[in-house]
This record gives sequence, C-alpha cells and structure tokens, in this order.
Amino acid sequence: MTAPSGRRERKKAATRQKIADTALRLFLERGYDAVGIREVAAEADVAVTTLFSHFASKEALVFEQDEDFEQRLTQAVTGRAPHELLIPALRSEVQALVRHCTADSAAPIWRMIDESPALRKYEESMRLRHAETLATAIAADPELSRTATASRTIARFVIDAYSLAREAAEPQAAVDEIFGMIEAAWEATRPSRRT
Amino acid sequence: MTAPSGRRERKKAATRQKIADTALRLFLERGYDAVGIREVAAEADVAVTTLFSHFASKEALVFEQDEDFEQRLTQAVTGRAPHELLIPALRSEVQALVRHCTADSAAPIWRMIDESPALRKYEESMRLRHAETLATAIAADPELSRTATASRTIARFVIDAYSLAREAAEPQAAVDEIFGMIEAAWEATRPSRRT
DNA sequence: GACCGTAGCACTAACGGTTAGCTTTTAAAA
DNA sequence: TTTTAAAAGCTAACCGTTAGTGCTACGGTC
Repeated sequence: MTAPSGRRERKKAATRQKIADTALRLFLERGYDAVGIREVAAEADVAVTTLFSHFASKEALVFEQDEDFEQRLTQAVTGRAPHELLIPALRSEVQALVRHCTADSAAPIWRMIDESPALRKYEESMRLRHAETLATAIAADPELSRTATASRTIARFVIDAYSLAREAAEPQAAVDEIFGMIEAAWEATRPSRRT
Repeated sequence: MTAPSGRRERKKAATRQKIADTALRLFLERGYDAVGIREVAAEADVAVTTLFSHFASKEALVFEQDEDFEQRLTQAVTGRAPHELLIPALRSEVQALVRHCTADSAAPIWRMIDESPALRKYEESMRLRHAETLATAIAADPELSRTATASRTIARFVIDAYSLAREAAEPQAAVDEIFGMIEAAWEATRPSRRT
C-alpha cells in the first residue's frame, strides 16, 4: 500500500496524458466551447467517468500542469541562496514564467483561454490559490519575518505582476515596471529593529 | 422609446426585486447549493426563463448590487476634490467598503459566499472587472499621468487590499497596513519631472 | 378609443457539465 | 492461487442554462 511499484502507476499516468493530449488537440482544432466532454472521452477512448476521475472539471483539462507553476514560484522563495533577496528572486522567476507563456508556441493556447469566459474564470481562481501558497512560503521564511497580512499582500502583488505582464504590450518591460512597485511596497513593510 | 414612462418599468423592477429577495431568503435558509434555480423560480412565482432574463446566472442573484461597489470606487477617483491625493482617497473608500461588508448584519451572506466555490469564483472575476474599471479611471485622470501598466497595477493592488482585508482577522488594521504598501508602490511610479 | 409594436413573461424541451450507483477488469499483495 | 483494491466502465440522472415559440398587456400613435 505504501510502495506503489510501477505498472499501475504508469498506466494511470498514460491514460491521464492521453486524455489531456486529446482534449487539447480537439480544443485547438475546433474551439473549447465547440467540443463536449463526451466527445473528448470518446476520442481518447475512455469513459466520461474516467475522464472526471483524472480531471476535476473540463477547464482543468487545459491547465493540466498548473502545479509546475505553483512549485516554481514557491521554489523561488524556499530554494533561494542564503541572503539572496526575496523580491529579485521572485522577479526573475516571474520574468521566466512570463517569457515562457508569451512564447509564440504558447500563443494559440492563450488565445483560446482569453476567448473563453469559463477558462478565464478558472485561471483567475487558480491564481488566487497560487497566491495563497506563495504567501505561506513567504510567511514561513524566518529570514523575512513579516506579518501574515504583509506576506499575503506581497504574494498577491507578485501574482498580479504575472497576470498583468502577460497581457501587457511589452511583457518583459511590464514585469520590470511592476516589480519596481512591488520592491517599494516590500521595503515599506520592513520590520523596525533595535540593532 | 426614449421616455420610459412608468408602470412597465416598475413592474419589471418589482419582479426583479422579488426574485432577488426570494433567492437570498432561500439561500440563507437552506444553503446556496441546496436550492435549485427551478425552486427559486417557483417560490418567486415566475418562470425559469424569466429569472434568467433578469439575472445572467445563479451566482448573480447573490451579487445583485455589485454595481454600487464599482461606482463607489471610481467615484473615489473621479469625484475627489482638486489636489486631493489619490491613495488616501482610495484608502478611505476601501475602509468604508470593508467596514460595510464586515458588519454583523452582512455576516451570514459572506459566510454563504465563502462556503460556496461557485460564489467565490464569481466574486473573484467580479473583482477583476472592478479592477479594470478602476484602472481606466486612474489612467484617465490628467492630474496623475501614470503609464497604463502603473494604473492597472495600482488598481489591482487596491482591489487586493479590499479582498485581503475582508478576510483578515482585523480588517480595519489590515486596510491601513496594505495601503501603506500601496502608497509606497505608488510613489515609486511618480513620473520624473524637469522642474 | 381603437390599433400596433414590443417588452415581459410563460412553457416545453433540450444541451452540456457533472455525479451517484453499481459492475467489470486488472495489477498488486498474500 | 486466491484475495484485495485501484482503475475503468456503463447507465441514468441532476442542475444550470438556453433556444424556440407563443401569449399578454402596456405604451405610444392615429
């Protein structure tokens, strides 16, 4: 029960991947709204219930690897070198993430997302989850020692930076501009010391 | 056609109000998820299609007067006294909004919202709409003259302040804390002058 | 006051995402 | 091998939402 040793896991992962690939392909070919769940399931040769045992909702099919995103952000906090400053670390991670999702190859997917209200909504609440996770990581860092509110706030601001930059005319420049503001906000929360 | 003169409008408004009141009552009595649209319509004595001609979705029944919220925020920008500073004006407006929705009388409604994922999602995307509206108001103010990105960013931050403070242990204090950060971020965007 | 145009509402029937209940397959453990 | 439980399947339904179609009554016009 504690040592899951192989084949079953591989098959499950394969099924999951096949569903995700099929879904994305159909969505890009004919539009997200024009493709039904029953159709995706049929094309991936699985039952509808199987599809929903792998993905919580139709929208989740599109944001298949959103956990990567979440982990990269928290990694930027928890995995940074000793005494490496928080904001610059987050800035370069967000820079990378924005570059990644404004790349030409990702364009059709994001166009699809922007065009579907359901997908936009889903992404928005995903971002809030990510902000909460990031806030927890920031609040847990003993080097930083900020209040819970300050941690949550900065986390939100960082996620906002990602979201705003992605939609800006010049994403890279927008990241820099917004992080200038975040840097200032962060400095304003520096706890007063007695040293 | 241009002079809507009375009875029809009153009847329509009455129907709308009756639906909203009935829905809210049922939702609070038995829980948002436990009450179906068909049931709300029956209790309000209208057809389901009528209900949907007044409200775009089930969630919209709960956020009936969200336009007030939006207008109060933009008013805080466009309607402030000459030379009155932007951030303090927004701060007191957000302070008022937070006080309003953390009042005891509003508690059951917000508890209901917090407990329903659908309602949370809906509120989240509502907030993004509000942020965009606010951003437009800020960008349009000639006294401020900030970039489009800076305007959007500050607008997001302000909406974040509202949302974070509402959930904080001490909402009023949280507003002050977050607005301290926003103030700093805003200062960082001050356009360089040649005076 | 009679006459249209149309806004508001009703009804039925359906569509699409999602879930519950129950059975079958199949990998892993004994 | 036998047992067990996870993974997958099928059916049938629930619920929010919408299309299609008509009826009714109000508002403006002659």
